[in-house]
Amino acid sequence: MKVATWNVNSLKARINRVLDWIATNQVDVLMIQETKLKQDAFFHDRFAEIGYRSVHFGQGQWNGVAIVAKGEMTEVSYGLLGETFDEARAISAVVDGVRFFSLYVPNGRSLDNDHYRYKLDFLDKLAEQVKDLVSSDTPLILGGDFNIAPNSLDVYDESAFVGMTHVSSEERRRVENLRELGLGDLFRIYNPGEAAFTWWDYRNGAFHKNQGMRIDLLFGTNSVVKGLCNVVVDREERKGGGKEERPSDHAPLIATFDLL
DNA sequence: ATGGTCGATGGTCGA
Repeated sequence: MKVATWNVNSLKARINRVLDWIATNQVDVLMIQETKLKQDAFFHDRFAEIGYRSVHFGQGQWNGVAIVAKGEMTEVSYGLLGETFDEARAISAVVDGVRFFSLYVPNGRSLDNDHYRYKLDFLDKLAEQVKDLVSSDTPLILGGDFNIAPNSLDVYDESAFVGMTHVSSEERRRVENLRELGLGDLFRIYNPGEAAFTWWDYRNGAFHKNQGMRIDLLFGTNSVVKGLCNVVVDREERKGGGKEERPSDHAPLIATFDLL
């Protein structure tokens, strides 16, 4: 099974690029973040044309998450179960016997901003839900833009982020908590010690200088971790070029595994 | 040291 997560930074601006990427990479499941589309503005027909089903939780202007899959999607839930958040930041579905979540974790903005507390609360609510789901027989995969670099290796220069979000101990503790609940960080498990980023700021030539962060993550339960075949960041996709020149500021993260 | 680039929007704000 081949799965991926990708923050596309507006699906309207990126639809042709995303369709091309799926056609080339033939993933079974793609978790998308930041569609920036209203609920009924999603491109279900365009995905159907290339043989994919899709579910979308949209809001318009900001946020918006989706799952695109070859297989049938069941048990779809919009948002985290029992959540009090009204923003479109989570969607879940079962595909081929695996439960998937596409997640867009709040940015946090700054450590003294209310949005930072909102981010931590979102992660705590997610952990509550994960706690219930890991004990089920259904394998679980979380994919998304977590807006957290789990470790020093995941930031190009940690001294540039002192006192900022994405690297704080409170945020990293939430990631560690997901691991303690039984979820493996698929990229890090498959590539221990490798510095690879998934996001580079549009500004200041950050991509050219490889000044990025690994903030897009795939987590999986044991049956996924044990069968891992490959986990890779598609850095080429961040370069842009071709008919649809403009890239997202995030690169897709792809994991391939045999379900054990 | 500062600001820089995108996308949605139709002012600026969010990232």
